[in-house]
This record gives sequence, C-alpha cells and structure tokens, in this order.
Amino acid sequence: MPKKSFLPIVRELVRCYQAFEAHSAGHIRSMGLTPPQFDIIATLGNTAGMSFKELGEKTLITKGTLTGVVDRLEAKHLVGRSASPTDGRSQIVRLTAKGEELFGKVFPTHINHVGRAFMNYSATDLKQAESTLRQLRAALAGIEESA
Amino acid sequence: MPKKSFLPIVRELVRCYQAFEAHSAGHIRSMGLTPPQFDIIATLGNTAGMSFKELGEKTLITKGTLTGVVDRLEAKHLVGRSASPTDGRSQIVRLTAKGEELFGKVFPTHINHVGRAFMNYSATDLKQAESTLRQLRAALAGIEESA
DNA sequence: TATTGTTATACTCTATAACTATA
DNA sequence: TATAGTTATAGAGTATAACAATA
Repeated sequence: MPKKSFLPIVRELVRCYQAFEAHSAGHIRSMGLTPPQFDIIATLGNTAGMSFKELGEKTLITKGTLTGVVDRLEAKHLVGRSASPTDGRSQIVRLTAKGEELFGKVFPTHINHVGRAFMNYSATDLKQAESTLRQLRAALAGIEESA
Repeated sequence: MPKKSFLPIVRELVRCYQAFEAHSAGHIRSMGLTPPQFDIIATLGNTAGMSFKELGEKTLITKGTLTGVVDRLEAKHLVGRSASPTDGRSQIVRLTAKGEELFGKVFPTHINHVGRAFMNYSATDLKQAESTLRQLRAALAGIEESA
C-alpha cells in the first residue's frame, strides 16, 4: 500500500474540523460560553440530567476538569447539581430553566448557521459524505487498539 | 432542502477528529510536547524557518500566544530565534539541530502510526475520501463569509 | 477494596490590550 | 501611521494525584 496516500485525508480532516471549530467557537463565545461549556450544555439538552461519570464519558472531559467546568456553569445558573437518589456518591447534573432556555434558543441557531455550509449539497452528496465519514471514523477509532 | 440531514455529517466529522486527536495527543505528550508545540515543530519541519507572522498564520495561533509557545520550545532547545535580515522588526523561528532530529525521528513514526487506520482502504477508497473531505472543507470554509 | 466526585497543584493555552521598535 | 513581536493580565482548560464519602 502506498504509504503517503492517506496523508491528504488526515490533512483535510484537520482542516475541516478547524474550519468548523473556528466558526463554532466564535458563535459559542458570543453567548459567553467556552467550547467545553457548550459541549456540556449540548450534552445535557433534551435529557433529564446525568451523573458526572456519564457526563464525563460523553464529553471526553476527565473528572477533575469536569468539576471545574460544571462549577463555572453553575455560577452562571445554567446547570444545577443534585444528589443521586440511588447512589450516595453520585451527583446528577442537569440544566436549570435558564439553561434549558439557552439550549432551546441558541442550539437551533447554531445548527442552522452551520447548515448554510451545505446549501449546495444534494441529498445524494449528503448521504455519501456521511457514509465516508462514518467509515473514516471507524478506521480512526481502530488506531488505539491496533497500537 | 431537508434541514436535519447534515447533522450526522457534522457529528461524524467531530468524532473523526476526536478519534484522531485522542491518539495524536497521547503520542505527542509522550514526547514531552503539547499539541500546539507539535504543530509548530511540524510546520517548521523541512523549511528554512519563517517569521512569527507566517508561523502564526499557518498554525492559527495568535501572536501573543505564539510568543509564549515559542519561548517554551526555545527553553527545550528545539527552536531558535534570529533577526530577519530584511526587516528589523521581524524574527525568524527555525528548528535547531535537536529540533530537526526530533522532527525527523518522531514525525514519520507519528504518521506511520496513523497510517495503520487505513490498512483496509483501497486506492479508490482513499481517493474518494479525500475528495469528499476536500469538498466538505470548501463548504465549511464558506460559513464565515456567508454569515 | 473500588468507585464517585472534590480538592490541590502546576502548567499551558487563550483572548485582549498596551507597549516597543522598526517600517 | 502601520506593522512585528513582546509583555501584561486574567481566565480557563488540562493532567495528575491525593482525598473523603459511599458502595
């Protein structure tokens, strides 16, 4: 297999993400949040809340860091903590009414804005891009185990 | 155009990048660097050096931050500064011998490791994935201007 | 003993703005 | 006046490890 042929893919992947992230981060900061904070709001949206453990697994934020990020969101009254009814060690994090409002108002705007990028995509293009990325993700996820 | 159909693409893109980044960051830290530091090493590799301005444009790191990151790499004796011969305000950053050695030794290893992900890709698959990502990048890059 | 979340430490990155020295 | 890079400031994320409470 030709060794260099995958390099453009990785390069383009990184650039795609950077292009997405550059826009995304700007919009996120315009609402007074950081990307990790938005990540948590988006993860908690449309759920009944979840434990720190689960939240950390979904957002890929480690527990020590997560405590700090949740602290800052709590200081902004966007999320709240409550004791788990089933496990005395566990805390449930969930959106407050203010957090729900932010999620409901800002998330669709955020999505719509990104959606403009796909104006010129046909339904077939969309399907094909999704399939390609799905395959790529499976491939990349395999790196760790094959190490 | 169906509004929701691009969401899986964005989601997969983020996951692809995270999968890549998770592995990449681990490898980078194992050689005592941070991702931004590695970014600079990789950008300076195989060049005769470049100004802070150019380096900042290529790595998307703003000038104030860049000074600090370069300071840390200089403290590790991986890069050096020298006055620009043509512009008295400008500094040229380039890899030291130690920096070149690190680049020459570690970069190929890094690339090869990522390359394993593409073991099951045919030449056609590679071409197609690259083309899809290139198209996606162009689309995403257009978001800013259309805002 | 193992797990959940908190705390403590130390460092790096980040944005922003004021500053200098050259152009 | 504008530009290249530095410095200063304040905040936020990160990894890591030690810790308390509970399982």
